[in-house]
Amino acid sequence: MASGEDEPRNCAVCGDRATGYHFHALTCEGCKGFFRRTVNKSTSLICPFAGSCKVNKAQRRHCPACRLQKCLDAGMKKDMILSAEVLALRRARQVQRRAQQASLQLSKEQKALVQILLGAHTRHMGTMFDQFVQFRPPAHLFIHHQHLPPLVPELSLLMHFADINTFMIQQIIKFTKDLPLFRPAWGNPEEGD
Amino acid sequence: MASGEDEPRNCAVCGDRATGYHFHALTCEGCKGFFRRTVNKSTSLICPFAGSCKVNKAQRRHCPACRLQKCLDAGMKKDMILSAEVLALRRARQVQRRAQQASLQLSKEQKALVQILLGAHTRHMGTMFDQFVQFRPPAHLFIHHQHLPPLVPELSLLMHFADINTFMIQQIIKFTKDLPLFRPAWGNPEEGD
DNA sequence: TCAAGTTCACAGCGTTCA
DNA sequence: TGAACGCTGTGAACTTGA
Repeated sequence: MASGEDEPRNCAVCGDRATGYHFHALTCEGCKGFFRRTVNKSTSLICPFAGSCKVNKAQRRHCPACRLQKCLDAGMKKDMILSAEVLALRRARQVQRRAQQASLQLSKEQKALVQILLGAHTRHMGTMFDQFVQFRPPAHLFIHHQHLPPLVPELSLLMHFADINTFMIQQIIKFTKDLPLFRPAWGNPEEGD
Repeated sequence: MASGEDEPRNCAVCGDRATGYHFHALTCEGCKGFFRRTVNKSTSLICPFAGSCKVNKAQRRHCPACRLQKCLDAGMKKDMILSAEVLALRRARQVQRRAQQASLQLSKEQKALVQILLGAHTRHMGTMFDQFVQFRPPAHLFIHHQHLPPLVPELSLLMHFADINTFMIQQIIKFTKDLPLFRPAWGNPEEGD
């Protein structure tokens, strides 16, 4: 621009020095934090005065209700505040990043965990598909489906799938029970199986 | 100004050491407490003397009337004293927080985990059963099974169950991938999906 | 780099009790 | 009465993810 000066950029809410766009409006750090905090608390604010308090740098703390209203008037958008779920996910990932940085190599405990998973898999998952032939009606009847037995009712197919599903779920449960991670610390310790 | 020293900050009412702004004026702890108590009692005070008593640290207790007057002259504002209504609300919240903490203490981490699970569920599990009708053959054909179309081959049933199983497994995988616990820190970082 | 969230010391209310 | 304390809101400085 023609002016030699940097653009001053004042907060659209209180006129303090703005630090950028926050929730879709040019604001200062104070109004940015105020907006997030106040919206997240979601308690309705009521102005104790006429509802038209001055909101400037010196007086912005005096009436939160009018400050919030001016935030909204300035165009700040509530739905640009990240939801609790997104933040929870981000924090969970952070924890994992930290853990990953802490140990780049497979530790002794981690190798042990791999052994546990491997063992559980071979015990319950590895042979799973081999046992499908045991269910009613035998699966091999349908492998050579060119000469289907004409009297097998549709229900027996249902039975077969029910058996397969039941068995798979059982195996998955057995597999899972072999993993110590699935007996979490915050679980109900009184409950048995 | 005498720039060498830290600002001493004297009470605007009695000259004692000020501890900050209280009710919109720079005062000591004594005048702060006096102002709140006196205004809350709301009994009109009358100076037994000429109404122009000295108010300093040594003599401030002698004439409450003149002390209160000097408080007001110093700019202390009555309406910055929190109303009984507001205090009742605050105390109620305190009691509630205490009770909540004492009884069932869902920690911040646990609430975050609930958010993650809830989000993953609504994204991948919530609508799962609604989509079964999209698979071949349409499920509604079998809901009114009293007049089955005679030409539907048994294989279409197989197709239908295969579709359902495929879809369910896919959804379960998607659901699981949304849980950061299933992207463990010791995982291979080079591997993509 | 920008714009989200996070951190943390501080300000200013009320409360307590010697 | 007032020094010490607890609680909540504030905002400058910072970290982080796209």
